[in-house]
Amino acid sequence: MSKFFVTTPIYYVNDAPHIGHAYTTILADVLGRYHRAAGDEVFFLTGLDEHGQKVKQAAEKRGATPQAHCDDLVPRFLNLWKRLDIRYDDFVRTTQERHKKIVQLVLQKVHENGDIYTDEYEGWYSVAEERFITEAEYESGQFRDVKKLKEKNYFFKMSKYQHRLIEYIEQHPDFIRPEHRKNEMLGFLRQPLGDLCISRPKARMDWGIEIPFDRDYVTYVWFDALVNYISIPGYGSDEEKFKKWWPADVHLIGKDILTTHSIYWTTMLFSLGLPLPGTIFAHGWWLIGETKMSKSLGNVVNPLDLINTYGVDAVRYYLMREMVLGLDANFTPDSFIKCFNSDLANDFGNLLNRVSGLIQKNHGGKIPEPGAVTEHESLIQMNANVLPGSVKLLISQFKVQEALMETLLFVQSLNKYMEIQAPWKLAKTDMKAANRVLYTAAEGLRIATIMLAPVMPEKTAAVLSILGAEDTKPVWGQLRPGTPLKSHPPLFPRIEVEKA
RNA sequence: CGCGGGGUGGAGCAGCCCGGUAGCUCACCAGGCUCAUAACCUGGGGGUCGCAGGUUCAAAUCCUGCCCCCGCAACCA
Repeated sequence: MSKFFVTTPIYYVNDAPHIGHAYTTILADVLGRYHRAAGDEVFFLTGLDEHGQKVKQAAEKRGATPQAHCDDLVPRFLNLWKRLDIRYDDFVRTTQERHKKIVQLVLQKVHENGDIYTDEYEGWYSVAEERFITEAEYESGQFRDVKKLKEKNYFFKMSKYQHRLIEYIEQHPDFIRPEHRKNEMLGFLRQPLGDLCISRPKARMDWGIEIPFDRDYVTYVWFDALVNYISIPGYGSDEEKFKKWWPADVHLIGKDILTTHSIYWTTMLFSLGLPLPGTIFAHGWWLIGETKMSKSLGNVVNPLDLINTYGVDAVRYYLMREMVLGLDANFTPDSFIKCFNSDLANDFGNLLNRVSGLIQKNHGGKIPEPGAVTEHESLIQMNANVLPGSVKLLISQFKVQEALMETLLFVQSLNKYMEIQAPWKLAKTDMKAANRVLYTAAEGLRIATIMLAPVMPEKTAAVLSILGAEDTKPVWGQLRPGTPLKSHPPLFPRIEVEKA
């Protein structure tokens, strides 16, 4: 038994949660649940990023304080995670005192290490983007609200750690994944690395965490948001807890924030003298049809709509099953329905109906005795006993999609087994054989169900309850003969679409 | 010549590192079964593996050149 510490990014409160947020969070939840099932102790951290200019502006627009504004928006995320069955262990808000004081501690330490200095910068500043833009960007004319600004700010000596970071990435092949993202970062690091501006004068933007050694400034996103990964597991406040959990096993992120994590964050950790996370895993984006999801295109998919239409488990399954690790995936209602019907309705749900229907009809609704097994049953048993190991291995490599395919393959083999053995015929001639087949199918189904539980917690709990097998382990033979089956409606009723 | 990834049956992907019958899921066609959610099972059609050369007994796989698509190049999961 070991520990597993998984994080999602902390999401910016101003965005309404969309399918991308839901995906990352479900992925973290699924990994966490698989690890828990395997006996690991899990810490799953997610949360919200509440500081910054945009929050302040939005609050002012409503005539509210930034804090009140955030407080109002937080439930949108919390409710969605609840609806999505997200079992996080802690939920950080960057405005919480427990986080803010650690951010200040971190700044102080990095400062004492000599990695923070001040510099004056003059350039074009985009109010909309909250950042200085380059001369080339200014000339492109694509930025509105631009003004010339000269400002003193604090900088973090990121450049100091460039060489060390390159070495680290090269020596730890699993540090940045998938591999092409690692190459991307190494490519990025071939150019000289600049230092990182980490402050904002309060005069311009005061909705942030005060810099401990200069009260006229607040710190800016990176030293605020990223630090949540250590502030919450106890850095600077609970050494025992921190020692237990840090370094994180995996930071799950979208590909858009790869640089901030693999370069900014890691150099910050270098400066603090802390070990780096085991893996930074950058997944792809959900494209809507063929195009990127964007507010201006009006094609943002709201996860709540999906849940209302198809159910939580189906949404979780679809998102996990459809996205190949690291690549972009297309979301379309059509692909959702196909996935739902073929995997969940036809293969998995239908197997339950076949098995429970036959046991109901021919065996008085009680799990039959397995009796003496033949080679057919031995083969199923063997595959069932191998499955948990394969799934565990795939999950340790973040190959959730393949783990699901592996499990569904086993479900399909059970349907095939049923077809060949035809227990509905055997029931008329050889009841012992019929018993054996139905026990085997039901037991196989039980194990497949347990393997799917991290992805579909609700429906799999229902199946295990039907089988009278709550709290059983994925080991052959735990289904008890004589247990009465509960009656049930179809698990995943097929989605019928009118053909055009 | 900025760096990197990729181009495999209608769709989405695997295989390429370590050359040797081109595989998976979905869709399509035919048959079987009829326990089940018109679901399940079997068989089948469909691919010059981006293009052109080279190495080799043998290339999707190695080498060279070219074409095309995509990602990254400091704040969208």
